Amino acid sequence: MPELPEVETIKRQLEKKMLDKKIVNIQINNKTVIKEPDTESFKNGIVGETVTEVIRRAKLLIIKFKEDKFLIIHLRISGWLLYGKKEEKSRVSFELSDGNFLNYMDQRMLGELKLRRDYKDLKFIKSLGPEPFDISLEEFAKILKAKKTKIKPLLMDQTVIAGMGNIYAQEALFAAQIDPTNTANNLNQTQVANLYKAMLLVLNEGIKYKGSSVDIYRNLEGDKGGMEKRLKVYGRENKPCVVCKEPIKKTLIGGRGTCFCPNCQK
DNA sequence: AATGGGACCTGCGCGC
DNA sequence: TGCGCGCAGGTCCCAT
Repeated sequence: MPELPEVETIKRQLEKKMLDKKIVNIQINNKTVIKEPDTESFKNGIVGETVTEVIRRAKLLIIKFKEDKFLIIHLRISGWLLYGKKEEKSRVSFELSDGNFLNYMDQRMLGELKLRRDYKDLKFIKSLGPEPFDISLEEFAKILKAKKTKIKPLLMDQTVIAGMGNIYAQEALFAAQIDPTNTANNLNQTQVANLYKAMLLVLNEGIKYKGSSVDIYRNLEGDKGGMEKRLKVYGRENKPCVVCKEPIKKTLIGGRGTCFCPNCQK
């Protein structure tokens, strides 16, 4: 899915397109993506509402209509949003008062839409760790010291730090020159500091270039991100390392494909 | 506490 | 060409 930089990109675009817009109708093509409440209540609860705020928390998008009314969107793996004309392939289309549509696209239909009176009380939200941009080096170091898990799955653990996924965790570890199979509490002080900086660097770069479009992900305008061309290890198995030219290797860590440079990452 | 497997879904590319 | 398999940016749930 869209990880923090992709979701942040969409969030900023939604602010421009959706603030003060009224939703006048909703077409639901696939009920399975609507998790709460039932589809009729979902539709009736939103039609006639005006968007007052757009929020991102971790990889979640939250559209606020008024006090006690929030649309919570989790794009999971293949979800994305497309603004403009009505799309045939959309799972849900929100018709706006300006004649445009906000289309919820999701090939695999693993994403989730919820309409709730609050979002902060969601079990998933309550379980989230801090945003990467809100955590200090000292706090980061403290967390790593307390964990015996491998560093790569740890970076992807939303209850530890919220927002990174399988792309940016790999990129951060490459930028910090750390082997993804290292145990978190075995990293030395320099490595921890490098990883902290690297994490912020790759996430900021991802936001700057409007995300990575490795597969079908597109931003709100239907455009691909610019970050996938800048990825140094993700999806680059057997290609030369951008630093040392040795071939990038791919391995499985915690069930997830992981690319790294065996020469640069120690 | 940490790890592994399967589940949820669809669709793509690959080897045979 | 056709088919089966593995794999895909996420998360949850269960078992060990």
